Amino acid sequence: MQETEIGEPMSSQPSSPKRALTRDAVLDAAAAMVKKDGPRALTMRKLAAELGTAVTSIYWHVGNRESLLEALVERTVTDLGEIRAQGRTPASRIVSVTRALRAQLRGHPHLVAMVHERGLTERMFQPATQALVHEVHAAGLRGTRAADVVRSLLFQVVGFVLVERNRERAPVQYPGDESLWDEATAEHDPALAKGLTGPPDPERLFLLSVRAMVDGLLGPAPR
Amino acid sequence: MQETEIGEPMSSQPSSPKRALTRDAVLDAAAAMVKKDGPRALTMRKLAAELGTAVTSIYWHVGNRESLLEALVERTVTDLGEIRAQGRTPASRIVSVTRALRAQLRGHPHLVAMVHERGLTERMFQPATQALVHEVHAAGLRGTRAADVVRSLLFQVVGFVLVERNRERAPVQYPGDESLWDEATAEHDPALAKGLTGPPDPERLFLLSVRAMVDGLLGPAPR
DNA sequence: AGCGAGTCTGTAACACTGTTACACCGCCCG
DNA sequence: CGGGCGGTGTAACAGTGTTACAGACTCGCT
Repeated sequence: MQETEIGEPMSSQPSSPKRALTRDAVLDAAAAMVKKDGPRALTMRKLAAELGTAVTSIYWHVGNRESLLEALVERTVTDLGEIRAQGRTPASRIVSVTRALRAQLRGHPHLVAMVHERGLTERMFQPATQALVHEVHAAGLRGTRAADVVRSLLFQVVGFVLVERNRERAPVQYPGDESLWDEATAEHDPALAKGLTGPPDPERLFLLSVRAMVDGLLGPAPR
Repeated sequence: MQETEIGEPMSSQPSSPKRALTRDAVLDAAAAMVKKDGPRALTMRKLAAELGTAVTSIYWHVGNRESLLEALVERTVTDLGEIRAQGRTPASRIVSVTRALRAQLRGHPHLVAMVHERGLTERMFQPATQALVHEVHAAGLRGTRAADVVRSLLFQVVGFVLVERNRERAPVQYPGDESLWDEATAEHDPALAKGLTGPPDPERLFLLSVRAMVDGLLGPAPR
């Protein structure tokens, strides 16, 4: 792989047939493909075809497929930027951080799965963790107790988004939702059966569970 | 694919060279391979070699790879069995259900990822959902409120296990944990820095967050 | 006994994947 | 002018899922 950026060799045309290939151009094209059809659809040959070049050029610029995906993840993660808390009470500020984090993740749908598969979770959530640490401190918690709270919240948000994405990707559940909740299994609570049938409202569910968890975590002393 | 079970053709030897191949034998071998090296290591050719047969026989018995994995998931899910709650207070009984669910999932490490990738989450958690519905009812909640609570808890457990598995699979985080939390980023709280460095104790963290969430969910009225 | 049908297996191929050995081309520098 | 370096292209290798097709084997019927 080359280390430094290269200058354009000869032609002065900005984007025409014989524009020199750069690492960034490869990453851009790869990012576009991943954004459109997911990481699985990114094959080295298709990428080369998209760029109008040969496979080996791709390899020269990015090493191999794994490095390419890694670079992609890295780039998106650093582009995410930091997270600012909003609200007045510590609890509401914490909730706002989790909402911002979830929004960031949902803004890059494929990223979540990619980061998940590569085990880069910690790295990715550093900014959010930072913000959470600050707010938890502001709420008066210190030391291991504070660390536990932060970690619980991070697990909660990440897990929620993972499950949420899963549901979106698999539109038809098997067997169908409706067959699962009849009179008996719902214990004669039709409203509950209705509530458990069909897709949940993720926004509402997320707020509900995060608020519950924050209340539970900030409230009483640990048992 | 054949529909009915077949009898043994001729030989009376139980497991020797020319034992007829059955769908169950294929599933067993596949399950063993997945259990040992994960779903990715299951290739049709390796599976055929393991069984001492040809690839096409596998295809005849199970259709294709996707169906094979699906059948595997299906079989393990139905084998999981139901979940019984333990404890006296509704809160502790709910917590016990979530713990049992997590234990089930952790008992079949690869299953979680497979179910996740196939979007069979709902199907898989039917027994746990059932138990949770019962306990939430016992706690005095009904209708949509109860449904929300159940769903929040399921999301929580599944998400937690997903994140937890992720951490286990990727032993070396990048960059290393220790470099992330110095004096400044930890806001001069060394105990917190220590708490956030290195792998968490999942058992403790799980209990903590589930209890917090249960407390928050069962406690005050929804806002 | 013959024969056909259904069940199952093996050979060989197709299209596709990531990856690489190797030849080549064009530019810049000495 | 010549050599090296940066970058590209051709063609191959090994491995993947999948399937068309030709058989083998067993059973049941005539």
